[in-house]
Amino acid sequence: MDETLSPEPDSEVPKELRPEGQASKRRKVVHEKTVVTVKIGTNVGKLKNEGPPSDSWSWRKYGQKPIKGSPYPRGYYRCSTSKGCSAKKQVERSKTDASVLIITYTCSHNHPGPDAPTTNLTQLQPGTEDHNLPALLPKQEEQEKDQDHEQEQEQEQEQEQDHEQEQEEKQGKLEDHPAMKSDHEDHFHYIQSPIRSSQNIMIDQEEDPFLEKTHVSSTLGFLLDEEPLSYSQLMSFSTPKSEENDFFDELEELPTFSSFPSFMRSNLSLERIPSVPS
DNA sequence: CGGGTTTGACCGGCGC
DNA sequence: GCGCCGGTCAAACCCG
Repeated sequence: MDETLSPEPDSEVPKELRPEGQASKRRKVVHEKTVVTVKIGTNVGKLKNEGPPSDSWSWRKYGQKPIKGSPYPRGYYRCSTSKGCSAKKQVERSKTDASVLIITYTCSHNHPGPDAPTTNLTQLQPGTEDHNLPALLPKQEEQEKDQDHEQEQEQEQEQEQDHEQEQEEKQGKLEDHPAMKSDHEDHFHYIQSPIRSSQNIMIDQEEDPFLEKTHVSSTLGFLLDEEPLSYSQLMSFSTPKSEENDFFDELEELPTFSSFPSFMRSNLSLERIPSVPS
C-alpha cells in the first residue's frame, strides 16, 4: 500500500537486516590505515599467491576481490584472534612488482597479542604506551606451508626486478608531517607487528582524503638487498632476537632511513604508522 | 567437528 | 540518474 512496499525482495537479501549494515562502515572516514609494503622474495610469491606474512595475530580471510588496475586480487582479512577484534588487513600485490606485497592494516586490535614472549621490543620502545604489548614476537615459525604450486603460471609473467620502482605510482614527495607524530590514539592502539618477515619492509603513509599532504613517505622503501639467505634464516629463526636487532640495525644505516624524523624511526620499530585523518 | 578458505552475490559510495 | 568499483557477507567447501 504505502510507498514502503520495498520492492526489493528482502527474503533474498536478509543481510540488510543486519543493524550495522555491511558496507555501512563509512568508507570515507578512514580511522587509521597503516600501509606496509613488504618486499618478498620471488620464490615466496610462487609459494603463495599472496603469502600473507604471518604475524602474531590470526587472520581469517573473508573476501577477495580483483582490483582495477592491478592484475592481482586483493585479499581481505579479519583478525580471528579475538571475536571482538575489529582489526582488519588487506593484502595485495604491487601492480608493478609481484614480489612486493602491500598490506594495509585498518583498525587496531583491541586485545593483546596471542602470545608475547619477547620483550626485546619493549626495549626498543622505552617509554611508549604501556598498552603497546610486545606483539612482535620473533617466534616466527614456518610462516607458510609448502603446499603451493597452484597458479604459478599466471604469476610467472612478472619476475623479480632488481630495480625498485614502485614510486611510479606515488611519485612521492618526502615531506615529514609534524602533525602525525603526535597521533593521539582515539582508540586503543595495540601496536601490532604487521610483518616480521625477512622480507624488506616498507611502511607507507596512506594518503588521507583529508590531509592530502599526509602521505609522508612515498617510498619509505629501505630496501634491503633481498637475500635468499636471510629468508632461509627466517625460516629457521633460531635466534630471532639477534635477527630482529640486526635487521633494524641495518635499516638505520640506510641513508634513506636516516632521512626520516626520529619519531618515524620510533614508529618504524613497531613497523606501524597509524594515520590519523584528524 | 571446528575453524578457515573459497567464491558468488549484494550493498553503498563515488564519479560521470 | 546510472554505472563502476571497492568492501563485506554468507553459504559451501576444505582441511586438520
